[in-house]
Amino acid sequence: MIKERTTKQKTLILSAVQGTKTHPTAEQVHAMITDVAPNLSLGTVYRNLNRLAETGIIRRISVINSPDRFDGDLTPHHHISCTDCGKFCDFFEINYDAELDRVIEARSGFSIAKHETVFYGKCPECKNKELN
Amino acid sequence: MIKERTTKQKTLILSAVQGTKTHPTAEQVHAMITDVAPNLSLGTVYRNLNRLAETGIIRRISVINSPDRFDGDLTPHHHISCTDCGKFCDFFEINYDAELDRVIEARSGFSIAKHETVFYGKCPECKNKELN
DNA sequence: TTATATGCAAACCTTTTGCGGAACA
DNA sequence: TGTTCCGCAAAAGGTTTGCATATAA
Repeated sequence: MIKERTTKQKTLILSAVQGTKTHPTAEQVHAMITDVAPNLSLGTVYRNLNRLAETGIIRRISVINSPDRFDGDLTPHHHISCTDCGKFCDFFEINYDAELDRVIEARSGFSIAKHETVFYGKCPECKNKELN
Repeated sequence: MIKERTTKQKTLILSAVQGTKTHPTAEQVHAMITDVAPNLSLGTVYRNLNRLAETGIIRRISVINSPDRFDGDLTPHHHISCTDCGKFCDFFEINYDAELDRVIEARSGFSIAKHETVFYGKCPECKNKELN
């Protein structure tokens, strides 16, 4: 039985992810913390993010043509990715259908822990650039 | 203006993806074809899959902890990924809500081309294994 | 005290890319 | 014949991992 320990690094990493709405990549999390913990290694960031995501304390999101992103907001919501500039943001207004998980579960035989929906398109800025 | 050419490789790659329901990775597509085209390079597979996906002729799907998968079935549908063994399959019975794209578009200012939903959980086999 | 976590660096896996030669149109 | 595409191999991400050391409990 492995006992998890509280370390300075772990605490910093978790609060970095929970304290932002930018859906940072592992490298961005690392950059957010290095002023406070200059020796923090990227490997440690990955190890901790992975553990937090597996435990369900944060979300890990896989995006086409982009490194994985991490989200400390567990409120059910969707994400939008700009296929031009990579901008990545939340979309809350549409109901996330948690019921769906139960329906899929019943019909597929899987036990479903969650689902992730990513919308792909062009952000307003990139749409404008295109016109010029 | 670039004119796209029909090549033996391109044809084989497209029909490999369209002819299976296994959502193959690029490497699997490569393996599916090498008996017919032994010199086919993985780079060529990637180049063609990318182009086909960008054109919208096939779908590219990004999955946590897994290489990207390609799907020749453009019928709107969802996917389920087993977080234990990596099994990846279709789920058709639930309506894919294409209307959602228009709603998100109107409210976010993005122009939305598509959305991808992946359900994560344990497949029946892995659930069983766990009990033993 | 001792098991867990870290830092560092190497390795790994997936994907992209530069280049010279092949082949479609 | 000119331009696009391919094969090859190298390189570029992104992520994981082995090992010796540091540190939480």
